[in-house]
Amino acid sequence: MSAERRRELLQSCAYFARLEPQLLDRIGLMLVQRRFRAGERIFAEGDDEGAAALHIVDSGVVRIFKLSLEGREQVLRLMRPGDTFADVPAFDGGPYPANADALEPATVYILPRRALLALLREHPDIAVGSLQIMAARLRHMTGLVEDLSLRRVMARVARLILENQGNASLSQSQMAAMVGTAREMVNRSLHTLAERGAISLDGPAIVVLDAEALSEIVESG
Amino acid sequence: MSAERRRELLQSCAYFARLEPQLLDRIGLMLVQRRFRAGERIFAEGDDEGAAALHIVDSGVVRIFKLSLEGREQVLRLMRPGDTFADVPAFDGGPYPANADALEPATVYILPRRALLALLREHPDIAVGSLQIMAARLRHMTGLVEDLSLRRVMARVARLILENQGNASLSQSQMAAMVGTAREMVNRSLHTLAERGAISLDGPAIVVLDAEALSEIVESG
DNA sequence: GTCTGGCTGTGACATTTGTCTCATCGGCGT
DNA sequence: ACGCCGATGAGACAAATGTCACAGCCAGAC
Repeated sequence: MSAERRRELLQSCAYFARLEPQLLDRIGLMLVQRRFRAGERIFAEGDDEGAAALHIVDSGVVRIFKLSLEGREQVLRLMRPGDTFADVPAFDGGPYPANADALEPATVYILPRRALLALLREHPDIAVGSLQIMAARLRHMTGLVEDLSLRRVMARVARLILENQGNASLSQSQMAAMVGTAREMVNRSLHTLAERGAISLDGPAIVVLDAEALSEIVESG
Repeated sequence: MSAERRRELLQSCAYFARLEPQLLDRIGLMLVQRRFRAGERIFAEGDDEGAAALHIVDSGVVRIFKLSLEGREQVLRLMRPGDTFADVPAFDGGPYPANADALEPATVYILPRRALLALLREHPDIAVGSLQIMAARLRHMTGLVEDLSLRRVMARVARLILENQGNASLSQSQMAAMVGTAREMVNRSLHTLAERGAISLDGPAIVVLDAEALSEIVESG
């Protein structure tokens, strides 16, 4: 991969967006490329103690999720090009807190933990920016907790539809893993949302007809 | 409050534990004290855009929680002396992501956002340490999501009991708000845990008889 | 003392959600 | 063509959870 491409990738990523090109090129040299097929596991919860590194998505979609003993999945978030993941183990050196796999074929670049820590010490701006990224991530997680604890399935599905507008469509199974329920519940919820005129269904395709109505359903718990 | 006391408080707090006493005294001068009665609201979700500040608990117990329209509560975490809260709005300048109130009478010290940001830029060590704190907080939130999504109420209650050992006992209503359920469910769960010999109940007091058994119940979902 | 408010303890019941099963459709490879 | 696989659609049922109602108990207020 060319130096220019690496620089572009780093610039598209919130951690490094504001650095001088020279520095970006230096960081680019430390990146390691990894490719994954659709469905392939990137890492598992508990893996790689102390060997964690910052992961940057270059192409494809990556999924972070928790697994229960019975095999149920809870997706924590989806990442698209420019997004980073495994920040937490990269910063604290602990084990991976969750699993990651590729939802679509993906290429990922990895910045070793040591390189990251050195950058943080040399460039306080990066550290302050990183804190803002971590803050955003915490906001996202509190939203997820709010969803799971205080909203019913249909409201969560409505919220997911609103947030996912413009992105590639998800299968009902994938939606179920994201809102923490079973596929059948997603199916039923979609159909009652359609009955109420908020969306229109054509097989896997979801068209938002009335975003207002969807928001109301989200708020109504 | 004396300068010594302020220094002690800062030293008990993970952000500042490793700084030289001189610097601690300087930071101490920027702290503002606030006192709260039991049950008093400290801030509400959405409050104080841009005016957020880092809060440090000096005494008492503070509760961070989400509210639904119907009045249901979900506690995100409890803070005791030395813990900090409102880190997220302090770092990103956004609105408070949740509500805070005092579970017991509490005194809290506040470090204004500007002072915090200046410290981060002057002392990269503080920034790196802050990132580790934020990472720990994210781990805690993913644990909460895992609980809510993948475990049943009794398993969550068992986990809460294990984690809360050694701390002051909580009322069943408070436990319910922490595990995201109704008080009656907590009551029933406690009694079946007692039937199985894992704990012993004497009114509000919970005694752990068999921590192993509790762990198994947590794992069993 | 009495009264009040918060806590625990319980039972019946409604609602929500999860599970199981099956039918159908369409794409894809052979 | 054929079979296979994954997706959606849907009904019946079971399990988990939430809600309501009420009782008893105890500490603090008056």
